[in-house]
Amino acid sequence: MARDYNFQEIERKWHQKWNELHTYKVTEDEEKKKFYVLNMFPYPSGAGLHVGHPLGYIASDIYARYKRLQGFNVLNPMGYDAYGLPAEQHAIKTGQHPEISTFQNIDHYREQLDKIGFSFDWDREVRTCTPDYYHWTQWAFQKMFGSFFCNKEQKAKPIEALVAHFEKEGTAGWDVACTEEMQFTAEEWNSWDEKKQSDVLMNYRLAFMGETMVNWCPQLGTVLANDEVVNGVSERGGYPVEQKKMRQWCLRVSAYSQRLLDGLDTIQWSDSIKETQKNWIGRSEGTEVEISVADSDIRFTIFTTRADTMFGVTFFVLAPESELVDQVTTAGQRAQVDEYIKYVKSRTERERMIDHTVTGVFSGAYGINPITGDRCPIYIAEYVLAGYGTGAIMAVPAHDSRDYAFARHFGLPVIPLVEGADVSEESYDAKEGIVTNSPVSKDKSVEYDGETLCLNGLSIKEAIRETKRFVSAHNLGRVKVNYRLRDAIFSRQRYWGEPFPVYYRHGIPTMIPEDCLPVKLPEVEKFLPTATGEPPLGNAQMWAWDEVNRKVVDKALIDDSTVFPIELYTMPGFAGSSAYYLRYMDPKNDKALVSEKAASYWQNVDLYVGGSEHATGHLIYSRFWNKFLFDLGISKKEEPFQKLINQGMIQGWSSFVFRVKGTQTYVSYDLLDVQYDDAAKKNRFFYQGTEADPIYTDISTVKNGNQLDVDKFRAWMPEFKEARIVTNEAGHYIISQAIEKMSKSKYNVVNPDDICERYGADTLRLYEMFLGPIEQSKPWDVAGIDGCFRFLKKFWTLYFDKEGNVSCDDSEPTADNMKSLHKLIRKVTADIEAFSYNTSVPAFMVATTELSQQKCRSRKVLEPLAVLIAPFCPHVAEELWEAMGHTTTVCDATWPVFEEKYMVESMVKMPVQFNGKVRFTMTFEASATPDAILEAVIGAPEAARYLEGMEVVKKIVVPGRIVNLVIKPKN
RNA sequence: GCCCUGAUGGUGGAAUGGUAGACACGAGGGACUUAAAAUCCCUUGGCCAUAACGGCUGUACGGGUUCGAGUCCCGUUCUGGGCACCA
Repeated sequence: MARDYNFQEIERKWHQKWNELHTYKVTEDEEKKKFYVLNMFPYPSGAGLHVGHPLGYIASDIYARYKRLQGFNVLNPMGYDAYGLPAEQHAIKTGQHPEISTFQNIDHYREQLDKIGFSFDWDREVRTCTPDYYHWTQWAFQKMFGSFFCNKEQKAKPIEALVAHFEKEGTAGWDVACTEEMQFTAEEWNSWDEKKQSDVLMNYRLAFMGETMVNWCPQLGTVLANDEVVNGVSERGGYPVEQKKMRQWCLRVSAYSQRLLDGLDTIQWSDSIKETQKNWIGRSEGTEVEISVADSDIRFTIFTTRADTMFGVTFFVLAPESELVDQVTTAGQRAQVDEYIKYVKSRTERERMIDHTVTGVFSGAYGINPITGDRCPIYIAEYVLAGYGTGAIMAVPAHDSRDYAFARHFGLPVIPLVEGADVSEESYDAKEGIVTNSPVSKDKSVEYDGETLCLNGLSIKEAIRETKRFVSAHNLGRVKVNYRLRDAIFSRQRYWGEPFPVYYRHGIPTMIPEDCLPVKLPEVEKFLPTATGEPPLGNAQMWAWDEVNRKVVDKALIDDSTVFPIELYTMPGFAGSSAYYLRYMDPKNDKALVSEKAASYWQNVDLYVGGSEHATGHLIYSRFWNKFLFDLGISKKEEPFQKLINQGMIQGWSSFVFRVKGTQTYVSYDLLDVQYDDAAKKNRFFYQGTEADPIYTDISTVKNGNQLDVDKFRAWMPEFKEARIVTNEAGHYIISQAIEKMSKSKYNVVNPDDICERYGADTLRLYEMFLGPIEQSKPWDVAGIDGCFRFLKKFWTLYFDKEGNVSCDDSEPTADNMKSLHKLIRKVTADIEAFSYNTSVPAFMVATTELSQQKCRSRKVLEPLAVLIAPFCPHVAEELWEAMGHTTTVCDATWPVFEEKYMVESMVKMPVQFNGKVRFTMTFEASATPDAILEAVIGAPEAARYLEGMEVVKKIVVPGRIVNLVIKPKN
């Protein structure tokens, strides 16, 4: 009976077996070392998986399988990030509950994933939208609500400790992360009523309700976090975003700025992601200086990183949103200031980002420079941001380009402070040079305690240090570290998200008792905001949610006869994805997020695989969330993800046909005139003078690379059925192509199911890895897949003879066999460790060819070989493993260990295809001369085998390493 | 503007400072076949040359270090990504 590589049968068989045997089920095992592999869980979209999705899953699956073969207890779970906007919008459109469509999509995803043969432990699956999961999202939120951050210890602590401190000492003597600096005494605190105390505590809680400027997106009807706004428009949908002051739930992520920054040094992430996060956190060390407003007792604080330029200040600027604006504005300037504020408010965030023209207005007031004693005008201008530093700056036009532009526009003086700096055309922003004019003359520097500041002759860096010292010593200000990182806005005005476990008792936000969690998402009839503008949850029959929630309400309101309103906001997308890796450790626990035992065993994720687009979103929030849980003792490691690999995107080939405007005529691309439109920055196409529009056509309608399959095109959509097709002279219709992100709307999606159908999952897995470095984005190109398929067929034949019988035997392997095998072991092991799977694939191909030529039959070679390929092509490996007589699965085999001795024994490396060239590799003393090396190699018995009857026509010696002999038969 | 990546054949991409272009795709040629498919073999960076041997050149560009540079250093030009009136 001939035994072909029948992948369909093999894959079906092993999927079933793995299921029956629970091959991938994992439990805590103290005897074994743990290894935690994790993929960023997918959002189950209606479009299903395309070939880009599995790229990361395959890479991590290879690693997980490899680690398992090395004897580790590997946790490799999968789940779904099930809350999201598309499901909600689908619900609004169709009226179908988002849960229904989400679960359908999940089923479809699961079906597709199962075909590819992953080693996921599906018993641990999580879905963020199920109550038993979001129970712990709500719980964590409540814990954050009940915590504050101690700056000194850099740690979260229970809010009760802070309250106790307030009761005894007020704000004195405790440095705590807060929204704004507050000062009050114990007497004041104790005199306040519950509402006032609650409001004050919001200033300190890690999850708090704050009146903040938020990114409001009218079209989506919700607020957005900073990372959800890209170029001034919403990331989803691309709608305009405006700034609006609203009361929202926030997470005090900024409290953890320094720890988030420091932690980056302890994890193995790519430099680019670390850099992105560093930028996002945006630490800057500077100085705060107190400025008093002339002829008043108003004082304000400015922040600068260039304390050395105090002598060059010629004006001050306040952000338009600053509370000081109102205070300092003089009666004479009031009207102009009001008008300017009105103008600023009318501008959207996007306009402000794109348009950098200089605007501003004089407030009428003057500030006193404490160093020089100069009176400098105070301006109000939108180039100063309220949210950063103190919302007020000192302007040094000579050494800051923005200040320079402003000074030139308003005719303000420019005082250069660096030797040789030419500021006639532009400012000198560089932090290099020798300071001068600081002060210009002795009387230009104010004396404090008998000391005046003089920076002349110092380098800029020295001058900054000296000014900091001076300012601190004489109490004019303080050294201060600022972070760009903002607190995360945590509420959304949507339906399809986690409900907040919060109700309002006499207007005070109050947590629903912990033992009543989870608060379930109520049913609503409509998924849109209510008529009164409340979020969609306002449509719910308030207290008629379900039995559990009635219990919640009963219990929460036990002392009251009134019914209190419950929070109508829901949590944002990142809520459910922030701690899911902990839940996988113990997914069915209904007593805790994760048990002490499971958390202690699994610790944190060793290898995390996902896209780099989450650098400033999920990957920041998750780190924050984990650090908080670490402070609570729940999470056992400060950092959640030890190593991170960012897989690139697989792009699709978009194909275009060209329809002549206003007709049903489609013209071949090569018959068109292409003109570049400068204004629109794109190409325009013309056919006999009439413009033709490019129209997406499905990739399935493309044949021979760039031709349209007219029959398929007509059949694809009804509107093309009667199309008039204009082909070129050869009778072909040429399409135009572009490489773009895979998307349903671009009709360029390649579905992994089709590949599995045609070539099998093993070929798909191998090919996706072969496509190129894992971290790189690359277009999908089916052309190369045949090569991988051919390889697998060839690999298969190593194990079977022509009659289809298993051909391996117990013979002793030759030196060449062992060398080929161990070369492969070394290469594949190193590649997997380094995540450069793409270079392992060729190594397999070479080894297969070599062993095939050597007619290797020894099971001492073929068995380890099957183990080596198991992480990549598990189905083939299992089948071969079984064929060789094993009763256990290949998953329980042992990863072969490379042994140097096999390389030495067979020193002569014989190219498979002998092109008159032999290469010898030996290690020599560094001092060995080329001649000595040559002599040693030619004299070696291994070489003699190849040199017999041959004549050496050329010798190439590379010192220390390689000897090449070009030989030909002696005539 | 600042920060981070990268630049190698027709294509994807290999090369601990040591034969540049592994492996694959594509292309060309051949074998088998009535034919097709499948399979197998050969050639394939460029230029020059040949009956044959061969020679020169070559990793974005310009320098440098080294016995030796795709790799290390300096400068330049582009590609991709991040941040951006952040003081």
